[in-house]
Amino acid sequence: MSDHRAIQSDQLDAVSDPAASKARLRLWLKLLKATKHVEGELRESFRTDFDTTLPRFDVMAALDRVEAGLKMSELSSVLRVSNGNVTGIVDRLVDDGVLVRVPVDHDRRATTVRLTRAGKEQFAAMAAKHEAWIDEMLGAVDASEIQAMSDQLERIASKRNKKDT
Amino acid sequence: MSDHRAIQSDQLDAVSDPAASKARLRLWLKLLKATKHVEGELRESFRTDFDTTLPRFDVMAALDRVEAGLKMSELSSVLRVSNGNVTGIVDRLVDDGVLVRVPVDHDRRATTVRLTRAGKEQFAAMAAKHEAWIDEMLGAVDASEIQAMSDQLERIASKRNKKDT
DNA sequence: CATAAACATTTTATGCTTGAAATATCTGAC
DNA sequence: GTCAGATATTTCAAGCATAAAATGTTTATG
Repeated sequence: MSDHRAIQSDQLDAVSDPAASKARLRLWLKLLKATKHVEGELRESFRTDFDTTLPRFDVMAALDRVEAGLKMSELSSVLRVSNGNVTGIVDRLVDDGVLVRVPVDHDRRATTVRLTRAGKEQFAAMAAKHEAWIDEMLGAVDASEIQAMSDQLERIASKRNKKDT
Repeated sequence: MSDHRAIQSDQLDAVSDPAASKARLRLWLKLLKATKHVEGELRESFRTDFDTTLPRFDVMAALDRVEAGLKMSELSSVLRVSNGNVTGIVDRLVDDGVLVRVPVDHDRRATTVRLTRAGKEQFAAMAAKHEAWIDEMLGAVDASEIQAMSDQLERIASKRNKKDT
């Protein structure tokens, strides 16, 4: 492998192997492009077919998995978005009658959020379509390739900073 | 292979092979997670190191490649974001002195946008860091895997709707 | 030349996103 | 019991994103 030779600069913006680095940069741009492409198609489909958005769908998907509902903070940690962001999305979903806020016993700070019956029904319809849309857009990737790609993506997502190691 | 039996519903949300479809759905979630992870790290790094954002960097990167600058509409088409969006980002970059708007001769509708000298310098510093950040975050993917992954991502991004075919 | 259509850009309304500050409540140390 | 710190949520300010409407300019057609 590498011989650890002659890397003595402050490393602030140095890169181990320039060619590999450029290749990774191109890979990142493609990763971003593919993701944005799929996201854009989903956005449009959700809008035209259900008059809703991806973030709203994400919230509903998270809640559909847990009958008892989730606290606002749990929701924001599951979805990995900020607390304040969840507040706004949930507000609108409650207005639309697909979610309810339920006070938590013995802790007046917290609220649980749950899907209503109407919310569950709406979600089921959207989830089926969502899966079909994805299936079509990722149709170019066949079963044999999925595993390898999944592993690589997982490594990217789980990589933590050198600082934290 | 499939025997084409009994698929007689309207196909509105049917899926060819349920198992493959679920696998693709999981792959999509991982793709999204990896992309969001990298984007989030970049966002934070850009903010703390340069007090700027990814969209601003993207605009500067597009302009750095073209000495003569780009028209607003070219910029929005290169970056694949809406016209109105570009207006706001460019406004702020002009306020900060990294971009200038230059009227186009013989067409008073259009404006060209260019990096200033200060903008070019700032961009060079940011681009070096950016590459190093990506190199570190995608370090888990090695050269031998990059090609295959790139190809798959390209297929995903280029896939057009059946409608358009 | 008039004027309709096309084009380039900006404006507007709405929603998502973040980080940070504010508000309210709970818990534990004393 | 009091009160400092932790916890849960909301509010706020700023920026990014879209689609659609508005504004101004150019071009082509009669």
